[in-house]
Amino acid sequence: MIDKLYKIEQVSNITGLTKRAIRYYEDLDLIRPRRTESAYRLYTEEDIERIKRIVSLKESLAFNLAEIKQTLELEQEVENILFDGTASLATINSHIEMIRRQINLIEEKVGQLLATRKKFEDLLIRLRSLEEKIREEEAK
Amino acid sequence: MIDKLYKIEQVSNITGLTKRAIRYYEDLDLIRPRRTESAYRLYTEEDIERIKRIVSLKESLAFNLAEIKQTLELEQEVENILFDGTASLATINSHIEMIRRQINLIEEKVGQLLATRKKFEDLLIRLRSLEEKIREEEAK
DNA sequence: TTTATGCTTAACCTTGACGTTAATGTTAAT
DNA sequence: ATTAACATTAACGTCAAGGTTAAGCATAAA
Repeated sequence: MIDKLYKIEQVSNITGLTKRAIRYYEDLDLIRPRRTESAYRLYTEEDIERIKRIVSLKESLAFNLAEIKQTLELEQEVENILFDGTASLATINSHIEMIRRQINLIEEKVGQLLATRKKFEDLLIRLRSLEEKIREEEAK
Repeated sequence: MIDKLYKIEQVSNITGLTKRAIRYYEDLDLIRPRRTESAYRLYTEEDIERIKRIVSLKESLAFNLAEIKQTLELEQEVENILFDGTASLATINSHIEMIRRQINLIEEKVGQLLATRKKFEDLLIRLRSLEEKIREEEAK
């Protein structure tokens, strides 16, 4: 399997991005696929990995104001339920469910961020040992 | 200190948001300050806490494409340095510094997210005990 | 009392991150 | 050989999240 190449629609299916988004990332110089003679974009596995990282970095984030509003509203509702204490089991259970979903969402984001952090920590360790090596060489 | 009230500029200074942003959040119904007779907005401490939570929820996220690009570029540069192994100490140290900054940034975001998760976990626990209480009462 | 500063609404402007459409070229299958 | 299903660029549209400007009240200090 040496260097299989993909066209944009395949890449779109693999990554979940639209073709428009993929081309847009190229405009921003985030990726640089090669081209066929007739100018079709061709993506390597590496390109695709890179796109997946972009997606993951984006997803680890995004909470827009509408989502923030929902989050705050959910909190408020639950506090009201706890305060007056007379809610039905159905109401309570549906709110338990909603909170669980929020927590899962947060957990996912945290996971993405920790993966990114790990990447950088690895690089940091390797850079430090390179630094030491060079320092030793200079000492000679 | 019973219920001190703040005008919008003070709130802007306290929260770091522009007045425009604060008014915009009101348009979106994220906050509802009271008004003076001459229609000046008046914010309670509670309002301000709420605004701070909004800011924190927003910040815990946001990585735009430009930032993603920088991140990927930094990674690439470091990998090149590690690969050819002949960089100067100055180069290495400056890259160590940049990576450290990235890690700190990620750490901050993770911190925000974990604080939010804790809020929800507390609510979840309290909801569950309310549920049990109600279940017991219904059993009678 | 004037002046500076701050507040209000309203309306238009901007930027990022794409969506959509149009006009046209390429390739694969029948 | 034609058609269907892909691809290309270019250009305009859209939506969120504000920025900016204008025109006019409100209020505090000199």
